[in-house]
Amino acid sequence: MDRNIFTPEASFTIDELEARFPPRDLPAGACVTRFGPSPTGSMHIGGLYTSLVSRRVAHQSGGLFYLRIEDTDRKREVAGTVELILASLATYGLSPDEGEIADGKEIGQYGPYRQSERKPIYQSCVRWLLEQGHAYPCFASAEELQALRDAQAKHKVPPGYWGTWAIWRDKTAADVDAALAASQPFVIRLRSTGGRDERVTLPDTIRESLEFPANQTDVVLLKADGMPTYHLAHVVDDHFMRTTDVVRGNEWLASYPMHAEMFKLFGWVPPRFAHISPIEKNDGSSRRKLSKRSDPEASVGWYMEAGYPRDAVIEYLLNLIDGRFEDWRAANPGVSNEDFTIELERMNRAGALFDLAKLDSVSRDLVGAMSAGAIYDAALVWASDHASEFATRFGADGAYSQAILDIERHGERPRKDIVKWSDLAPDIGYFFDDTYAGLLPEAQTALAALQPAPPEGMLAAIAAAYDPALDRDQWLEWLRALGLSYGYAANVKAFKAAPDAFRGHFGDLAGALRIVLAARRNTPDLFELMQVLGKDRVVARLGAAAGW
RNA sequence: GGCCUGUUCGUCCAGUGGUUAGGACGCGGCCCUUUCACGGCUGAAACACGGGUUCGAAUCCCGUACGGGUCACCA
Repeated sequence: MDRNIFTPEASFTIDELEARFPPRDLPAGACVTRFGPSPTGSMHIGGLYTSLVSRRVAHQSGGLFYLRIEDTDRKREVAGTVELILASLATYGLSPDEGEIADGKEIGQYGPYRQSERKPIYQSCVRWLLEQGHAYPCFASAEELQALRDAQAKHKVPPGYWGTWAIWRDKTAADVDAALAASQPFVIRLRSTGGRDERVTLPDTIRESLEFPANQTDVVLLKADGMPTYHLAHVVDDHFMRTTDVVRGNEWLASYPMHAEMFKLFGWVPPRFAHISPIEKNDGSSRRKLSKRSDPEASVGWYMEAGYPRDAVIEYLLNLIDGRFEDWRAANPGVSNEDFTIELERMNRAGALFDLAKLDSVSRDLVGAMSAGAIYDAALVWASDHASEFATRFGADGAYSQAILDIERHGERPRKDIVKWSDLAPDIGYFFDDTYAGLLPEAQTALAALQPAPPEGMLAAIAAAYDPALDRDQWLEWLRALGLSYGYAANVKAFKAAPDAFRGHFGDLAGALRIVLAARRNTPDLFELMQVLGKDRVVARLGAAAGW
């Protein structure tokens, strides 16, 4: 059987492997956790969520977090995914301490960290199981397995390769040799020891303890191509990589008894398990897992492209992990979210529904607390990757861009209008002359439709008299007086008291100026806006508009 | 279908036998105001259902309903 499934290198004894991957030298209580994505095309937000939990649990205990690429299914593998995963983790500050870090480069003594390169390790372990009688070869074809399931359905018996249904479980050596001689493809299966009505109680960090029927399935350990299944790879890797805490989605709950059985047969102490609930979304009247297929926001790339600040995504996720994070954040403004302690025991058992509005709110608050310089730096990094045209404009004059961002940002109650970096281009584009030029048609239409229309000569008069040296109060006084001379009441109250006596009120005048200067009605503070635009732009734009 | 698991405002959480069931996001109103955003005040909004146990149940027990997961040579 060795000839067509085992590689010649698969000759380690268990003791040799134990010596090669010794227990880690870490302080007592330190947790070793991992993220084990399979490289099938994209990075799911759930992977980021799991990584965040795992990494924090490890770091806050003085342990480490490693990355293991679970690429045992060559059919599903999509080139470039590992790079994408690495970039996603790096973007959100979740880079692993150990494992693959960049184009094939690894750090750590417990590798290789790609399962496809660990074949000899898995196979050596399977050899041992074979020797112990805990595993056996199975030559059943896909058709035979299907026939098996059909028969089981007919007999109303649980489907699967178990008990007396496990046709190769008790074949004689002669039968095996004959199949081998005929070069039939085969797999290696676990010889399950679970009893018919046996039940097992297994610990779980989040749910305390769980009771299941014992595993009875002779699950496939080694596939016909010699690669391990997830089940075998998980048990072998988490043992030899010395994982202390497996944090994984609760879709693994059902196979937990099987994994527990394998740890037992190997004679290994299993790690602690924390099965976390997936992030879901509403779908009509029911809820379901976020799916990469139909939900763009399921993909980490979506957040990267939109330019959500790193900590916005992280803090939103921390909120899902533990609702008390929000209170902690309110009580500890400005403190790094790394100082917030995660407790697996407190994690919610039910799946959380993804809420973009909440993410936006978290992000808005976070950006609101950032300095103009910090926003500039982060946004420029984002723009150079995702919006090159904007990056050119935005980066051309850093001082000007930062002055734009600083409008209404330096006081007690900073402006909160930026959610994500991709908001920037449409929101502040008008500060840049070339973008402003493109907006002119809209501005002209808006001004023409404006009620009350600005009177003849007023814009030119404002342009002629604008003095950027005035402070805010002086500027207001000046503009109010000028407006009054053109029939604009100084405030709404005066206007409402005698609506027929005025053309409009000061707000109407400010609205007209906004349209002309910014090509839109909604802008930050007009005084600061004009300050930042500078006298030349203000005069030029007002002057041009006088002739529209 | 079997097995596992879950169910407090629309959403995320708090609540571990006695609370007017609390907060946050979102939504509505009012105020502030040169628009927008901010900020302040305020409103609507929940214990899935049915039985127990108990002086008393969102909280403990049992059922029911409805979700989710899983039953692959995918992870």
